[in-house]
Amino acid sequence: MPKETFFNLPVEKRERVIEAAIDEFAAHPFHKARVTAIAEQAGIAMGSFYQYFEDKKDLFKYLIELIMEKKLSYINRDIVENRDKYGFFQLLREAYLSGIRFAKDNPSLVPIGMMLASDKELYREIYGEHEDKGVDFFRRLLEHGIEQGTVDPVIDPAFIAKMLMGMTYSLTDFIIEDGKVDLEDMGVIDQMLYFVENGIKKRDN
Amino acid sequence: MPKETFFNLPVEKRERVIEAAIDEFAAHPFHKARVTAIAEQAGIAMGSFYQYFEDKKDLFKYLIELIMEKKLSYINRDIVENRDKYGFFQLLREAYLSGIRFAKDNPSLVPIGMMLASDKELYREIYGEHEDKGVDFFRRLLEHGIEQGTVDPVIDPAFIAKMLMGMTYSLTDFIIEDGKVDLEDMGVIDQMLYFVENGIKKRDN
Amino acid sequence: MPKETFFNLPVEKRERVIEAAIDEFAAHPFHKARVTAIAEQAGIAMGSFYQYFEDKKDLFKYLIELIMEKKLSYINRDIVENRDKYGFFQLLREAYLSGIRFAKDNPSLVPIGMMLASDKELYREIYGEHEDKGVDFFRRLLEHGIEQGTVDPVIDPAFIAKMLMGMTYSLTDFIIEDGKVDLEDMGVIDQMLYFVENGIKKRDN
Amino acid sequence: MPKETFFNLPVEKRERVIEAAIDEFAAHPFHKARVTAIAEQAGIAMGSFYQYFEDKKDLFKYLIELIMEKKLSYINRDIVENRDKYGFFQLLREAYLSGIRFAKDNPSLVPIGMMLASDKELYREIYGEHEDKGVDFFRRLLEHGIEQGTVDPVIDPAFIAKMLMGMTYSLTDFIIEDGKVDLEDMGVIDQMLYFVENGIKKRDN
DNA sequence: GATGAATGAGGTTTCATTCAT
DNA sequence: AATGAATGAAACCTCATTCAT
Repeated sequence: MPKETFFNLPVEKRERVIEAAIDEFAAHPFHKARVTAIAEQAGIAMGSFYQYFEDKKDLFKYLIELIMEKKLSYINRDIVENRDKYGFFQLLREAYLSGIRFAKDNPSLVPIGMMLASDKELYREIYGEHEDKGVDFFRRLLEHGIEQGTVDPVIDPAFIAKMLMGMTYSLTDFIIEDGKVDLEDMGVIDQMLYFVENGIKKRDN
Repeated sequence: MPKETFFNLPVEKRERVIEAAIDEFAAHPFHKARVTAIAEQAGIAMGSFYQYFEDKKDLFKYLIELIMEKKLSYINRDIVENRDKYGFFQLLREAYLSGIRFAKDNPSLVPIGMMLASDKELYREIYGEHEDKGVDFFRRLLEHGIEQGTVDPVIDPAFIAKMLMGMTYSLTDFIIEDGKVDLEDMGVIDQMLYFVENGIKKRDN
Repeated sequence: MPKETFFNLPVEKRERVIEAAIDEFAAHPFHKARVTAIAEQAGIAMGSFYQYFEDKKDLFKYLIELIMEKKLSYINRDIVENRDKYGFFQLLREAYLSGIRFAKDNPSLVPIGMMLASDKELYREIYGEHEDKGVDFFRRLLEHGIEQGTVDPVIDPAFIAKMLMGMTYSLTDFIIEDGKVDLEDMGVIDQMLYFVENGIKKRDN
Repeated sequence: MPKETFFNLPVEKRERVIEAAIDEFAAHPFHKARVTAIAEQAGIAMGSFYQYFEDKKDLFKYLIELIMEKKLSYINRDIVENRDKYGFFQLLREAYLSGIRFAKDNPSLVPIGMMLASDKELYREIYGEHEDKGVDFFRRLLEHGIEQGTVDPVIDPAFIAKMLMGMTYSLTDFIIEDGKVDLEDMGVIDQMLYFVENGIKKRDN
């Protein structure tokens, strides 16, 4: 967690630091990202950096938090609050939609999350032994869907959740690497849902 | 590519080096992996390392090659050679099966591949601008399936291939982190296929 | 060019670094001179060195610059500014005189210049393909002398300039290795001039 | 001094080694010249190198010896043997001539000599505290000339010898860097002699 | 609180030389 | 005698972090 000093900073400066950090971590894996580069780009002194943050990891942790927060903010509030009124696939659609919107608006945040996901050592240092939050989210969604009777009860929610997570990573990756996808053209999302829906929906026979 | 020296080494020593390298790269991302640690664990002098390899990246590249090779070796020869006799989902099943077998036999190799996948900078240095080979493989499989009439022609092979790749990463990850999956219990694979098959198979109506 | 940091240093420290560098480069050719030794002798940490200079070559370049500057400072300003009032041999005498004074005051700087002159690879890295400045200087002096009518027009200025340069190296070398020459005893200079003057002056018949 | 083994080598091989060494030392200053490169280019094993020579310096010393020898071989035998029949300037002319011929025939040997001359540390390790042989040679020639009455007795032979040596370095340098000089066109030598002769010849008044 | 220099551990790489076959 | 791998001591350089003002 950043030190108090950081939060006492004028917003404008705070944002410069965050942005610089994002740029650096988006471009390089954690251990190659340089604190110096961040300070430089943010226009603050090296010493200041350590007045704001415990160390490099501290900043990184905070960044991850921010990213999560931002990601959540993309989810339709109404849906979150009235979760029960919606069917599983509608919820899933919404989840994907928000994911895509997020990725399109914040292309540089995506690789940071990816990189954390792939550096288990770092991940553990940050999250301890907690399960992946995304997987967890999908698992609960699936369980909910099974209860509702929209998802095939035959499937193992934990496992399928993991699959959905993997697809999500690929999806966002696809979005940001492939400039042409845009919100108007919802083909991608529809294909995704078509796939998943056919894949796990409850069939009546 | 390692230098000749390396290939002239007694097999036993060569293996010690490779193993040490695998251990190091499995435990740490590329830039945190230490050449010194590898040399030490392999029981060779620092200088020797550089008699075998151009540099750290050279070893890493070679490792990736070995991993790919090994992975391929898990694929049922018969299937590869008589690809046309099998339906898409049979082929897919085989692909997943081999992937699982590989992951179970070589749990430490998996994270190395993951890590490469997530460090784009490194990836490009190694593969240039080539597309991900795994995605490519799935894409061709899908196109083949569409031609055969077993895969729904509505889908975009490039996109779905990407999804399948993401699922594969998650699948292998699932396997190695979750000790309990074993080959006898093929539940995981079956679920996976159930999901995918329902998801994209050609329907007659 | 050293970094800003270096120029912000307290003079006393800056000088310690420069002196240490001079000692090291005077004692060893470029590739044998050790950054560590310089840092040690200057009483700074290794890391600091790289906060001041890009790398070893950067420091060396700067050193050469300093040496050139210092050498120039030995030249009688009056003469430089009123060049036309003096005859060629007077100018030459002045050039030699200043060279000697410089060499006597800074015996350790001389070998550094020499060493650069003899390492063509290094020289090119530092100066590019430029011609030797010293030779150039002599050439212009000679051309001037020919125009003035004091230098024999028969000679090839480019070639003789090269010879004068060689003599200059030897001269300075002679001075520093042979402790006994001193300014009071101007015999050396006089011999030199006697030689050169007789050698190339314009004769009337 | 190379070991016996070296001299027992088939001439052809011996020459390959020498040539490789020349190439390497001509291209790089002593401490940057690599034994490995020499062995490689000569087509011998690293181990063999150390069967032939004590170490890098041993080879280098030997090389210098060879170069000296070769240089001497360019001097007109007749002149050496009947030194007394020739006047000083004739001898000097001959010395320069042979120097030029040598430089033109062996352009790669010249920089090796230069480099030695400029690395005092190395020089001392090789020659001990002995005076420069070239300077010595010129000094004796000058003394001889004074006795003969052809050289102005006013000059200090030791000093002028040093100057002549410096000019010689520059001369050879001029020759090898400037492709166009050739033996037919003896202009260079003539200028040189014109310069020196006028410079120090005994005048009758 | 801000600054930016200072620190030094640590990492990669090079290469002369030795060793074992 | 020939080979070529083995060795390990340096060397250079980087960078997170601390310090002093």
